Amino acid sequence: MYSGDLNPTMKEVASRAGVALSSVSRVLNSHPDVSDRMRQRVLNAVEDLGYEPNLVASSLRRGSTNTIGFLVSDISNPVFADFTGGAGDRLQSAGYSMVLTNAGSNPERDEAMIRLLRWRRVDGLITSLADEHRPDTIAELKRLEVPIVFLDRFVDNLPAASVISADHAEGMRSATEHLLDLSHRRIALISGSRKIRPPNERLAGFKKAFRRFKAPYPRDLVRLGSFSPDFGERTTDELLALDDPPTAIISGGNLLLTGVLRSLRAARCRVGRDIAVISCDDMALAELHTPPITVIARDTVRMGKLAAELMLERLASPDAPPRVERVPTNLVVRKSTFPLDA
Amino acid sequence: MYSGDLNPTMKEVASRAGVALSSVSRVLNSHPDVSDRMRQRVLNAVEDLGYEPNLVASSLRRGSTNTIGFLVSDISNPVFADFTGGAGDRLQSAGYSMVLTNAGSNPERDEAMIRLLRWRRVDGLITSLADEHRPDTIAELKRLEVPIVFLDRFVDNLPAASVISADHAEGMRSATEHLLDLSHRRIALISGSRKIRPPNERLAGFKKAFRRFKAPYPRDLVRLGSFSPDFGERTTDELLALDDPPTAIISGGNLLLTGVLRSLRAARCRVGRDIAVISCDDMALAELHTPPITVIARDTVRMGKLAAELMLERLASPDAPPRVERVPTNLVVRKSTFPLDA
DNA sequence: TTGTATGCGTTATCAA
DNA sequence: TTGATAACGCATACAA
Repeated sequence: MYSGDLNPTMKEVASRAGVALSSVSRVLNSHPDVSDRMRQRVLNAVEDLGYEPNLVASSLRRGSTNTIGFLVSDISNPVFADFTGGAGDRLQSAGYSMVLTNAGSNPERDEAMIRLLRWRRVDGLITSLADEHRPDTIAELKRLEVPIVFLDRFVDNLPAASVISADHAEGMRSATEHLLDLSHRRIALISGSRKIRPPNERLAGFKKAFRRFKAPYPRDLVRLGSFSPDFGERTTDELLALDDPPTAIISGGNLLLTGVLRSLRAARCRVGRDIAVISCDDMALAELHTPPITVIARDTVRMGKLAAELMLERLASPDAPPRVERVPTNLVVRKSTFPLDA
Repeated sequence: MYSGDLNPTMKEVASRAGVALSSVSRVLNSHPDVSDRMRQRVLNAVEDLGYEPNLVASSLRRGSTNTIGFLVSDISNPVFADFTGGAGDRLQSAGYSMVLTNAGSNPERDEAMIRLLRWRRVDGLITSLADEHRPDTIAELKRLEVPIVFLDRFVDNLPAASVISADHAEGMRSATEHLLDLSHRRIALISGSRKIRPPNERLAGFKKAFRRFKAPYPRDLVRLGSFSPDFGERTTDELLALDDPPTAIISGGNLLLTGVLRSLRAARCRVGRDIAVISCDDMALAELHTPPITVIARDTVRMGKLAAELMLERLASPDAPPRVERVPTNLVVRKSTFPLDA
């Protein structure tokens, strides 16, 4: 193998093979009209020189980068990690690379990251925004001329985007009714910020369950604020200190559960005996807790894969209408929920 | 604001401002030699046209992409998610984007992904390979002409790379000695594949502890194979079925713990009473388990940040020698470890 | 089927 | 301080 120049270009391949630059390009892009002899000469030269394509140049010329921007608010959250993994694998198998950016729950970074991804000329954007309603963020999204897929997020006035989300309302409704069935009435709901749709949908499902049971909706026990463990802990502390404390707590977010459990433990409040607990997303923590914790489960890796799927679909046929898909949730009943004796 | 052509280029900015293309470039790159008047004219035109830079073209011309490849084996593993988050944030703040690729514990994909990242002309590579020893992978790495930082991985014959890793041997030594102190002797060690260094280092620390205690090293209780929960579960099943089963199990990997606990639960073997358990990495599962589980902790987010730091360092001064850094571990003693009464 | 020539949008060199 | 112009490496329209 020849080893003079590192990083040879197509030009050098062409001259070594004694053919035109364009012929090299045709061979490498498996253009139909190339003779076998030409193909061989070129491939030999490629081999000899150790030629490697420059995808940056190729991107500039073609006008597409084969790159998808992925914007999440916190990759350390297992749910987002699953989204990322599921989507990344699917995209990779379709020949796309993923540019990952982390907004860190900071709505202003959403905006900056979208702009950066646009400047990088990504072919598409998959995102779980930190804030669905921020006008500046939405303006940035609108400037994007490539397909957008929202992952568990909804932005009005962006009808061109596809959406993949879990059926949070239905999941929360069934979880709440499970507790109501068990005679619980003082049920608390802790969930994330109202800036994004999932907590709002969870609240809607929560309310719906009370309506269906014709039971009074415990407005004083609903706390929407943040998905962080700290918020879960602080809020649970507060709830336990109430004159008429809850007999059940629903943690509307997987990280929240950590905080809820910390608080309950500190208060020596026994899960499944003194208080019922339900959480969202089936983590090892829920399964292996003593007692095991009832959860509203969903297939997060599959959601990531589907997001990629919707993206590939739009990339393949830009004129087809965007799709809005729901992934089901299912209630996994465990020992943390128990009948309240009247 | 003018709104004819979308995606105007510098050329159009130049003609609207009535200046040369090169002047536009100088203004946008804040070259020192530009008059205020020129700057204003150009910036006005930029504003009017809604000009946005094309980072692909810029990359081609400059010969650098301001992009770092990040290759991990499983983003769904919280440890890798933390690495990714820590590194991503630091890189972002330095103006670099991250191209994330997932090898999915498949050594052959390591190779393909490295090649792809090279073709994409990343300015550097941070990686936790699935297999440190695979010759084809190492060959691909050697073709890389940009800085490499290994995250908890070691590849011999690649002296140009920086390394950031946790002190697994020391962590495991202290964990093992903790158990030996408590009179345990039949201590099992379950950890990942020998294809990567951490399990090997953990084993070394494990052995060292026995040597220091002049206690017989229980070779039959050591099982290195994979980091998956399944492996943890299967292996624990086997260990419990032994004629002379372990009185303590060390799970050398955070995902393994899930499997270990599943097995113990199925066998009705009580953690902290019938068997002592130690795990690696301080997850919510360990903290909130009943009883809470003793762990070998390390700051994984910080490791990611440091990896980015070492990368930026090499990018800034390519001729400086690579750095090899260790992050300490510390043993967090909880109720899952107890004295064995003789 | 192959070759020639042009341009993708920048940055950098050189003169002016 | 500014302008003209030549690359960067590739893909493609067009001619042969």
